[in-house]
Amino acid sequence: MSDRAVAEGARNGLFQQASLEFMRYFEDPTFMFSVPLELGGTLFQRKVWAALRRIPPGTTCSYGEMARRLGSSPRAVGNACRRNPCPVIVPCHRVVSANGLGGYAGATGGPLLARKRWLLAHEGVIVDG
DNA sequence: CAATTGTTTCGTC
DNA sequence: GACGAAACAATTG
Repeated sequence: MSDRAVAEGARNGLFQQASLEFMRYFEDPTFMFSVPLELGGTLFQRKVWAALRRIPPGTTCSYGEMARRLGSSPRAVGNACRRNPCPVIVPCHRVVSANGLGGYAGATGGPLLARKRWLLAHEGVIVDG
């Protein structure tokens, strides 16, 4: 986020909206975020993130499906997901690998993966692993 | 198990 | 800046 955006966000009460939506999401997994985000990044990354935001809660998508939807390759999709600037709001946790769980926030194991599983479980998704 | 894929990143010129 | 090589949260043969 640019400094200017931060100042503007504060002025417009976007922080308040964001935290409100966070609380709503934690109470109700079917809630979908509507806060306007400042997604920089390359064109491809924004395409991937936009696609992520269209995944309904409680549903998962494989990297392969995303790749086909975007006319790209699974590896590239994973790359873009990894650079997701806003985890949770942009639900990169709804993207799983074909034979496992995939990764989260740059990690393929450890506590971050646990967080991903927690989020999915919160939405009623059971993952094998 | 190896080959392959698209995209980003890093090192060099 | 431009260019080539390596790396990556995977999938397919």
